[in-house]
Amino acid sequence: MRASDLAYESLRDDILNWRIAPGTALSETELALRLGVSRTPLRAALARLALEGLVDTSRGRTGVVPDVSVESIAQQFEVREALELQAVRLAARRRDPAVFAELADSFAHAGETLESGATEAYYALVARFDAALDDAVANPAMRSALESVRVHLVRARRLARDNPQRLVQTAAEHRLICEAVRDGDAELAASATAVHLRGSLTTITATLRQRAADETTPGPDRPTQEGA
Amino acid sequence: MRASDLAYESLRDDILNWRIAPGTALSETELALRLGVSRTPLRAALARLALEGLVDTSRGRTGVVPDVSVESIAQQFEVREALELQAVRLAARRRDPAVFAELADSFAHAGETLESGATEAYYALVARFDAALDDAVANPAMRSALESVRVHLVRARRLARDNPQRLVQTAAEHRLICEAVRDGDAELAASATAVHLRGSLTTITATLRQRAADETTPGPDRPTQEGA
DNA sequence: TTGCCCTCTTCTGTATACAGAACTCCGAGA
DNA sequence: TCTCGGAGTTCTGTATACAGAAGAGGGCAA
Repeated sequence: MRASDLAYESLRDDILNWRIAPGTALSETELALRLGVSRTPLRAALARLALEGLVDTSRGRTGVVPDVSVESIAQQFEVREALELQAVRLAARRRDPAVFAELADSFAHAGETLESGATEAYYALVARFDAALDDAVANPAMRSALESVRVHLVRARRLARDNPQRLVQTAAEHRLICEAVRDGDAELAASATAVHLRGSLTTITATLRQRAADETTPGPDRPTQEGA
Repeated sequence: MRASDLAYESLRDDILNWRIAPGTALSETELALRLGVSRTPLRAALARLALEGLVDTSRGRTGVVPDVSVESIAQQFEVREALELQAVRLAARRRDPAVFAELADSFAHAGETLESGATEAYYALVARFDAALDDAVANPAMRSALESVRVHLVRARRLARDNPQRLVQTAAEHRLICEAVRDGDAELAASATAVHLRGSLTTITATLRQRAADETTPGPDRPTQEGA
């Protein structure tokens, strides 16, 4: 493992899991010291993160972790909608029916999984679905475009994570998508995906607004930065 | 201007304009020497290009300029179609009608411009259209996604450049798109864009196949690399 | 007391030196 | 003649030193 990769993955993980708060200045010297690498590989890591949009270098000299606003999420979803709809259409044409039949079946039984509290297992299933979709599309450019937009939404999803009702609903939506892809029905798959994405956006937006309200209500002078 | 930016722009320009042939190994030491910068900023430039997909670092240690194949172009177009269709739909909803009315008018007169041989002026008009679209969409995420996919097609377009008939046709297609956006007709704009993209892909594909035939026919042992 | 300017500190951008790894080329053996 | 192995070379990955610039803080003047 290269030092630059280590720094990249470590920082990326910290940002995605909110261990580094939005607005935090990312000093090269400090981070290099903390991660135990020199500034050279750390610079490479920061550059990668900046190109992925996980670090904002536009204003000022030093990079900062961008905020997750309702607006930015909505914008990401406009891109995501375009790509995911195209992806499922293509997948419906090129898929191996057996793969998506199996996935549809798994999502059909996901309700039980979720009721037993195994949310991690469910997220693994969703990851398996994403991977199957990527495989079916068989387009590296589409894969990397989807990858870059999905990364951004991981941070938002971390916030909305504790919402079991929504998860049960997404299982049903995913099942519908899988069945449509299995049957080669591109337009139905696209419609089901559009429904799914709209629902996800609504949930995330509501969670964000709720969180913003929670943060401002208790006390107007409470520190919002560096919140653990 | 930073040395890393200089190296980046210089290399990017070289790759997009085919001054560096596909398959060419990009040695850090050699490039640093040629561009008159040290390896540190050059590494940063190579990293940026790699993340944009203009340099392939996946196989082997040293980066190479990826080939422009019919397959890769078709894959890029699948992504581009998804993004551009979404973009024009959003633009049709959010646009300033006057801007696209003016552009429609410009495209209506582009035929004369092209007949006088001013292809550069026409490309500038297309760039103006792209910029107006980006402005109307008003979505930074969409803008950067479009940017990254457009970059890849610049190399392909360089090959198809000398095709005046196709250019006249694209002017008409662009005019149609502008008029639909001007009128706020999202679906018509999307359809017109789909038509336009399909035509462009067909032309580029035909050019690529023609070029491949030209290269193999004259002599089987002719050097295909390092062609000036 | 407030605003401006100067100085100092700190950070980034760049160059270079060094270590480890991979590729290449040459030679020996089958 | 082909294949395998080893030495040499070259390249990348990393660390560190240095210069320039941006920002912060304090002091002085209005």
